[in-house]
Amino acid sequence: MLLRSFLFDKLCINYYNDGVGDTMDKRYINQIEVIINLFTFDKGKLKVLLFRRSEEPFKGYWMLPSNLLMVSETIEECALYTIEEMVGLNDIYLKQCNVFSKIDRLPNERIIGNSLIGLVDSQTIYFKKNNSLYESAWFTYDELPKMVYDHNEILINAIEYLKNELKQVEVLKKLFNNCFTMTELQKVYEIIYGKELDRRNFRKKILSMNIIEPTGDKNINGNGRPAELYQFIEKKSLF
Amino acid sequence: MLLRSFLFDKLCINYYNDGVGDTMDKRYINQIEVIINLFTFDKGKLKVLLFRRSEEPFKGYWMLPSNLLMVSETIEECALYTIEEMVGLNDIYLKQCNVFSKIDRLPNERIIGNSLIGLVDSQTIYFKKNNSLYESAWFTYDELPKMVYDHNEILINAIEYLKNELKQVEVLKKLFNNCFTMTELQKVYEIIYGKELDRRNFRKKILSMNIIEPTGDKNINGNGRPAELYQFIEKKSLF
DNA sequence: ACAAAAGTGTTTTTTTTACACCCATGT
DNA sequence: ACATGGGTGTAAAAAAAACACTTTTGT
Repeated sequence: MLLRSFLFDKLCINYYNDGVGDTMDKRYINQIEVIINLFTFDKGKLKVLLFRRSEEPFKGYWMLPSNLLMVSETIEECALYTIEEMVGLNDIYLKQCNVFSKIDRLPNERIIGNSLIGLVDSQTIYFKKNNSLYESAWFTYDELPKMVYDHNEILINAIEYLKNELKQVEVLKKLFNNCFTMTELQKVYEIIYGKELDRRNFRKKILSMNIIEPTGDKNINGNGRPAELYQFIEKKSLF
Repeated sequence: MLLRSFLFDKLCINYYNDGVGDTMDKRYINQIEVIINLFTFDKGKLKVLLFRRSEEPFKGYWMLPSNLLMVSETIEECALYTIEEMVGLNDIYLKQCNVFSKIDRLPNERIIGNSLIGLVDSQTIYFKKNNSLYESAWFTYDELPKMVYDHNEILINAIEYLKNELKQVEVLKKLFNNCFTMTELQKVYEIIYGKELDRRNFRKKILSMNIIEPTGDKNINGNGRPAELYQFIEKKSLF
């Protein structure tokens, strides 16, 4: 039996060759699709950014922003570049999510899908106006359209992953770079935990955690009594 | 500016060609190293399986079991195959962990590192006796040796990831396919939460969760009074 | 005045923590 | 008999859950 393992020597073959890719064995080369699940939280809903294809194949289907990885860049670099190009946003928070390597996930080609979570404050969002190649829209996380090949699966997986990630305050913050009302924050927790929370108990708990502070301003846009606006507390000095 | 995004058409180029890889652009081909962090829990310690290289490059360094991904297999298949070949174990629990794509993570070649967590019951472990190509050993998770290129980083990342995963009972079970004592289980939780737990409180809590049951047998190997042996409760019928 | 959403405190229940002595086995 | 690790219960403290009326704004 030919041992495929201990192929470390193969991995390091160019250690001696001092050349890149010359000895690359065709059985071992792959293409990688970097896929970004870009989420925001807006008007009480978790939303994800999708683009619509205007041509075959998959004409009319929606898709997550994605790109083929180049050998000259890291996955994170590729994702940041893609978001900048497609959405006009830079410096997005990114986190590796999952890898999809089923042989037939695309019709006629083997491409590995590498999915990442991206988070952006809803107040930061704007679109490049002059990029009309594709139609784009933010979809509520529980009302998703038909998407190309396995992008539905990838997105559903990312949503579950995200719900867990958001339990970490440092991740949650990325959705709220600007100020927010207590109710908005509560809605995120209701999504994460999948149940309604009591307003009084939530307020008590979140304030006792000492992670947010009132800004002194009020939300003037909503109906009813204006809500106080809060912000996450910056980590202060070392002392 | 040439748009790299919206390269979906490139992804699907073979949709029309009905041929695989013919049109593959060299800038977009990558090699993938599938890396398995195989953990077990033995004698009160979390342990990971490493192999030692006997030749240059990195002679004498230790490494995680790994393999180059072939275009004809999924990452999970590659990992399972590798574990079977190197360790003689099949049907290991596997979970995607993280992706390492720094350009220079290997000396002279760009290879993407795809790390997975594998879990195995300590009573299930045995080694292929006739595989003497490489020396192997189980290392305690907090006493790791010097490893090849970025395997140290990958393993440390996997350990942190694992600690979180083990908070899910369904994952924890994979470390305990056979029976175990209350103290053994407690030790795992002490590692996960990074602190000592009170024996009485732990027992009370874990029993109230209704996830384990006594087997009726006792552990006859230890010192002192023999401990009762427990097992995870199988999910019963639908009713 | 009324609709809409925000703000507020107390009591009960549940969960968590703290803590010390006896038990079964091997040597 | 003694060393070793296993097994057990109760009380105090902390955290979570349940619950309803008043306030501020716009219309």
